[in-house]
Amino acid sequence: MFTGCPPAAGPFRVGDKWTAKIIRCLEQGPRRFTELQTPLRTITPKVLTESLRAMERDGLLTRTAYDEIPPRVVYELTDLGRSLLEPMNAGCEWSRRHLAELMDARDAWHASTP
Amino acid sequence: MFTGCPPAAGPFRVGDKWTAKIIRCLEQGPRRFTELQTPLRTITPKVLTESLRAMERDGLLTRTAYDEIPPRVVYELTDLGRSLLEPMNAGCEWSRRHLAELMDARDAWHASTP
DNA sequence: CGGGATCCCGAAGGATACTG
DNA sequence: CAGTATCCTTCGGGATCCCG
Repeated sequence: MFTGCPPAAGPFRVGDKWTAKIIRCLEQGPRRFTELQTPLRTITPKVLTESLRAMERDGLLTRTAYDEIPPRVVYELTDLGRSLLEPMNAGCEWSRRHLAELMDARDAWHASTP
Repeated sequence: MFTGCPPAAGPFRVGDKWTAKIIRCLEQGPRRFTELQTPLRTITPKVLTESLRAMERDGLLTRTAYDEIPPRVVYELTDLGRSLLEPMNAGCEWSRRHLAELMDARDAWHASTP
């Protein structure tokens, strides 16, 4: 996952802390709750739920609950959510090209102020 | 200022809360401390200083202090800082095209859950 | 399995006042 | 003018436990 896209150390964010990562997880197709939780290793169920609800409200994804036991819930990007990939990729592209410069500047500053 | 670029209600952020706005303020050329403070009406000197220092560390802008009385300090984007305008504009473009959909979805959700 | 309910903490950042 | 210094509030998000 996230291959070819520099880490979150870059200066870009979409919405809250997790929105962009969730979109990346859903980029390849629908995912279940735990299928999202696993790659986002450090996220708690509460926060994941909150993020998903917010994104559902904003029309970025759909939530489909099947009335089964055990329960099954599937999240999928809407066209609107998918359209966010374009500007997100612009951000990733910037990071690929310029993140090293930013890190260098940061290091140089650290070196000059002991 | 900010003309043609939808408000911060959009889901995009660059770095912290103020970074993107500061870049927009500096887009047209160098600005002094108070020239930044004025259009960002609600920012306090402390927070503006912190943001500017962080951006200086990251090589996004330069700080030039003239030894005069009264003091004069000028902030100016570096090439690196200016390069951020490209992905920022991609985000603005997304907002221009899709923000209405997002707001509509949000309104529809509010209407369906009283 | 997919959450909901509670409690809690640290850091961002706002308010206010003061200064070289 | 361009900040510093202090204090204080907010709140995103983590930990934990529980449930249908």
